[in-house]
Amino acid sequence: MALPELKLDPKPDTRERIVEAAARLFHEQGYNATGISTILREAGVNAGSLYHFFPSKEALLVGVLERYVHGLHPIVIGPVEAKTQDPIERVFALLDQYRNWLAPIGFSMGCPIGNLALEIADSAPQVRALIDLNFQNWSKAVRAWIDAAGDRLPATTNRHELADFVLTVMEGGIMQSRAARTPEAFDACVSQLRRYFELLQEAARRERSSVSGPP
Amino acid sequence: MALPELKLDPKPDTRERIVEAAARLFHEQGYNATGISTILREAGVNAGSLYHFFPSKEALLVGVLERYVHGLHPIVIGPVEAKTQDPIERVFALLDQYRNWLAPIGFSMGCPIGNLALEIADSAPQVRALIDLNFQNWSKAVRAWIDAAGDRLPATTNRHELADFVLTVMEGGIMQSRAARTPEAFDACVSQLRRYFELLQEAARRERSSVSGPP
DNA sequence: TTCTGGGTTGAACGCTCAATCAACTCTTGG
DNA sequence: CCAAGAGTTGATTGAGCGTTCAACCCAGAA
Repeated sequence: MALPELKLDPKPDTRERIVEAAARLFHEQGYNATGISTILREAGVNAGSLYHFFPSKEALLVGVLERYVHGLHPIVIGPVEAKTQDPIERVFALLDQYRNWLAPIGFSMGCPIGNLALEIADSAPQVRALIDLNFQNWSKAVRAWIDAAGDRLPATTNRHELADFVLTVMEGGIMQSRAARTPEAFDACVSQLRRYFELLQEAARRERSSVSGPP
Repeated sequence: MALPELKLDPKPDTRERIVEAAARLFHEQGYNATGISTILREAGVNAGSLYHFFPSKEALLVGVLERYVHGLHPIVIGPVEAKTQDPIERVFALLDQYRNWLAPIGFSMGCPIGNLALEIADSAPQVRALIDLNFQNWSKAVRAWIDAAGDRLPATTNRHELADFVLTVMEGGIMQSRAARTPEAFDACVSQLRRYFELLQEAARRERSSVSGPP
């Protein structure tokens, strides 16, 4: 048999254009506020094509959320780990990267997943599960860095809680900044979180020096 | 002239019923997801009555947000200050009160103002301004407690930032708990925030003992 | 060449939405 | 008793929504 060509961008890929336009519009305007007709216009596609790939608007939302799940490591975590080696600094590199991503558009759009989490909370279980999965994956990545920090944090630290806390502060900070339309609230949160990590590291240092200390 | 009766609940007060129903429904289902017809049914009112008091759905939203502004002290801050005297404990009493308010409904509804903040972000400036005002008033109340804590916190503490941070952690925690449909995320946040405050107080103690310390 | 079926077209459908309005009721002051 | 106006009634409107569908296109297999 002839070698079948590997599918290398075999088409303008209608499905991809739809998901991309939907993701952008859901982020910009929210899920309910975005009409199918707008998605069609932005993607340059007709109604029938959209409904060929997605049986409903909600199924399209599932496609968007799956896209975020798959994009987390290549787009978010990867660049942070490439740029920063120190595990604790990676946490703040993540926050900084997020800030740089949101700043150009004036902090007016918020976190795409966080927004959906609040807007769609009572929707189909599949949607909720995907939102949850997104958060869990973010949390897992941060958790890995915190674990890698080893005894630079106190032994009693609840590392799972701390990882979730980082995420929560990030989401909360974005939300406040969005409401105020200025980055100040976000920056203030990051600054307080840094203070917290500094105090934790100081506590860990005292812990270590008292264990291996005066015999 | 005859003494005019002070207006003591002079009516079933249509306007109040409308605002109350709208507030409840916006909280339960979100602003966009709540139809005028639902508000009418729940308030036991006809369309014309609603539009007699509010020229549009958005004006009704303004009414709801004003209600939250006016309710903050009597309903939220007052009870906390009545129950708890210690200023730092008041912060956690506030978080606890919020938890108790959200718990019965399964953490599925989130913060009424936070939800609106994310859903309506690009709406009329009056709406955004009122959301901002709500957050600022919460922040001011927390700020007052933090100031009252005096030198129990390090002198270098940025108290304004810290007050905002408390709010952010609260909003972020509610949001995560809503996404997960369990109180765990919220509880974890509160626990981490408490740790932060403990570390701050320890640092302040060391600060004081080194100033007034060994001569 | 003919057949097959994934992909596309775009008008049309039923429905819900926020908003309107002419007619009505009730309260109050003179 | 009347006049006036605040408050109420509820059917109606037009716009926009998500969705459907019969017809069509066209690449590749038979």
